[in-house]
Amino acid sequence: MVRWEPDAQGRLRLAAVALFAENGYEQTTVAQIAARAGVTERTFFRYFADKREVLFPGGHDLETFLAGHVAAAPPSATPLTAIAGALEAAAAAFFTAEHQVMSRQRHLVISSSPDLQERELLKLASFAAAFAAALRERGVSEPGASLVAESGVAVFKTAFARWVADDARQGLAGIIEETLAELKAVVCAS
Amino acid sequence: MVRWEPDAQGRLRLAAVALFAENGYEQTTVAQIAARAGVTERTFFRYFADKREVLFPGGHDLETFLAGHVAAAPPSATPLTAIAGALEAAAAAFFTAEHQVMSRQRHLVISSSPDLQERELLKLASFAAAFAAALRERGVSEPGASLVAESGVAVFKTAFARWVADDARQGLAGIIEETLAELKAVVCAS
DNA sequence: TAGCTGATGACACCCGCTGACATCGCGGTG
DNA sequence: CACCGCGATGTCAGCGGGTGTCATCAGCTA
Repeated sequence: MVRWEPDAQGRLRLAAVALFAENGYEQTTVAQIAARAGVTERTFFRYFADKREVLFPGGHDLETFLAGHVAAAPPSATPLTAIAGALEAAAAAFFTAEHQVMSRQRHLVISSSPDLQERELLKLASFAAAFAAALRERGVSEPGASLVAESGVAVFKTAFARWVADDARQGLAGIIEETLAELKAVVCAS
Repeated sequence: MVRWEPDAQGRLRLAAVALFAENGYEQTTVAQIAARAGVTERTFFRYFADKREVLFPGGHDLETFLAGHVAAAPPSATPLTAIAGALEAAAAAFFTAEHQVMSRQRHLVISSSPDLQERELLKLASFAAAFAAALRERGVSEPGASLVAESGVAVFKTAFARWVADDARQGLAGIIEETLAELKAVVCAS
């Protein structure tokens, strides 16, 4: 006789995405999420710092993954190729074809609420900061490190938007590569 | 005998920045701001959509200014130079030397609170969206338009940070120019 | 058997924010 | 001059997000 069902956090996440899809993010209260998960509101806030965070799992994992790949890039890699390599590796590891439909749903929910967009932008900014730190570790000086880091995140944002919009005709890594080439073309043509 | 002192909005803004500087953003309640401004809490929310917005005045003006300058750039301008021209014009119009100390204070407060950073990122993202729209109007196709727009905002962010950090030895427009050159160098060297 | 631990519940509370309605100087209009 | 409508503000009640604090109690360990 267990006292509580296991994996309260997972139940909360499932309940949240279901309710967000049914009624929208803003119309859903934390009390509703907690009730559907079979716990109290207080328990929700023990697992998630705030209501938005339930939609942003594993952000720290991805950040360390990216920073680690930049740090591990061969010495011959330029700053931009180091970033690009990390992004493509992350695409292969975290954003496979089977995740695409889930990513699209999540992207839709986030697009529907300025609150969630703010949070997403903050996460992306933390990726950029991690990139910049990893590049400085490689000897890249400011402001170049920050500029490449932000450009890399811009490439990721743009490529990701195309990936979730298109119907999985192409992997995210390939789209990232194309987008990066486009960035170089349009910046260096000036 | 006037019924109310004039310029409640201005008094609220002044009270807010003073209290944020004294006690920090998170420790300051809207009730305190309203009390110091001599109005009620309800009036605060009539002028500002939320507590953070009191620190982000004229954002819409700047956005239309930037988009207008991109639209008015000469046909010979490349996308990136059109963006750069708009940024430098904005630097001259909105961020003169006499605004620098105020900008620094504001930047410090924003840096102290994740909530405020989120809001700032959202504003910058809206600038990027306006840039991208103006570029598409000029015939630049996606994803190039969005990429240049985001790169331009990255240049502005980086240059602005350097401007408020340094002791006004240089105007913002000049720093933007230098930062843009650095971006080109580090992106095109790949 | 006793005690400790860790996840959860229960409760009170603060603050950001909103809707609805009341107030009343001022400026115009007959 | 009397009236009236406008618009900025006040008042009040209430919701939802978020937190501090203590109680509960199955299961493990001694």
